Amino acid sequence: MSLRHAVLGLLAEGSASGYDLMKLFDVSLANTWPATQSQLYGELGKLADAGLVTVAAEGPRGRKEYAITEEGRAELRRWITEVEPSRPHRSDMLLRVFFLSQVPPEQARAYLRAQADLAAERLARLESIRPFVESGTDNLSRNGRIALEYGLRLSRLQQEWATWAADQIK
Amino acid sequence: MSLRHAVLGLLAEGSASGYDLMKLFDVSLANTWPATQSQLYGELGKLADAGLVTVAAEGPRGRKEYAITEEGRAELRRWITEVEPSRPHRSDMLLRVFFLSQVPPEQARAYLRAQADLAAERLARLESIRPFVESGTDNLSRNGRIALEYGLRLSRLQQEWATWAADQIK
DNA sequence: CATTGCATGTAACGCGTTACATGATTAT
DNA sequence: ATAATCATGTAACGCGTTACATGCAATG
Repeated sequence: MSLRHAVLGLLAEGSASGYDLMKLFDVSLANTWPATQSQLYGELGKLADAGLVTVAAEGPRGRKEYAITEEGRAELRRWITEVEPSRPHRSDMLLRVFFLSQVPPEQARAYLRAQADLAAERLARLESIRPFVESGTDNLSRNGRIALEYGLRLSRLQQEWATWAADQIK
Repeated sequence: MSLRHAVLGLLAEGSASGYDLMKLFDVSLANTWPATQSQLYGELGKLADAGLVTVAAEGPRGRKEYAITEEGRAELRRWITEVEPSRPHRSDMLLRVFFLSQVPPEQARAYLRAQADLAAERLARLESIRPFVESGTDNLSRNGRIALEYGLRLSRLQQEWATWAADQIK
C-alpha cells in the first residue's frame, strides 16, 4: 500500500493534478516507485474518498487539482515513522544464479558478465541524472540525492559482485 | 512469470511433491523468491497442463510427485540464457527517504539509524545461515553461496549507506 | 486415542500492467 | 486545419497474500 503514500508525499510538496503527478513520478520516483497513469487516477479517487486529499480546484479540460489534507499529512507522517519497511524483495536476476548449473559454464559466465555490464550501464545512467538532482534546492531534490547515492552504491556493488561471481564459475 | 521458473529450477535438481517444494523454497529461495503454499499448488497445476512437468508418481495421502520434462528443461534453459532480468525494483524503504522532510530532523535521523540497525540484523541472519550453505555440495548450495555473497554485500551496503545518510540530515 | 506432520486444494482481495476509449485546448 | 499536448477515466488479466477447508498417516 505504498503508492498511496508516494502520492501523498508528492502532494505534500504542493498541489497537483493526476497529469502533473504522472510527470512528477517520472522525474523523481521513477527508479524507486514507478507508477502508471492508470494507477494514479485510481489512487487519487480512493484518496479523495478517504479524505486524505481534496479537489482544491478544477481547470480546463476537466483538470482536477488535488491538495493534501491535514489527515493526509498525518497519515504520511505516521507511515514514515511508524510503519516499518517491508519486503523480502524478489530478484529474478538472483533467482537465475541458483539454477546456473542447468547451462554450460561458459553460458553461466556469460550471464554473469552480462549482469556486470547491465549494472555498469545503470551506473552510467544514474551518474547522468546526478547533475539535475544536484542542482535542485527543493525538499524532493535534497532527499533525492540521498536516494540517488543508494542507487549509485548499489549499481557498483552489482557490477563488482557479478564480476566476482563470473570468476567463481569453474 | 518467475515463480514458474523457480519451480522448474528446483525440479531440475530432482523430483518432488508440492509439499516438498514448499519446504525447499523455505531453505533455499526464501530470500530471493519467496512463495506460498497456495501459489505452489496452483503453479504446479499450470506447469502440468503446459507439459513442462508431469506427475511421475502418486503416493499415500494423495501425494503427487512431480518431475520436470524435457520441454521443462528447455524452457528453464531458455529463461536463464535468453530472457533478460527485469524489474525496476520497488523499495518503500527508499521511498520514505524522499519524504523525510515531512518529519522533524531527529525523526528522520532515527528512521535512517533504524534502517542501519535492520540491515545489521539481516547481515547477522545471513551470516548465521552461511555454515549450512557452505557445507552443501549440491548444485543449489554451490550456486546458493554466490547468491548469499550478494546478500551479504547488499546488507553491508545498506548498513553503511543508512549510517552515512543519517549524517546527511542537517 | 490424540497430536503432529503430511498433503492438497479453493476463494477473496488488492496491486500492478497493458490496452482501450474519449475528449478539450493550444500551437503551428 | 491538424497535430501535439493536456487530461481523465475504464476493463481485463495475472500474480501474490491471506484465510479457509479437508483429510490421511504415523508417532507417542
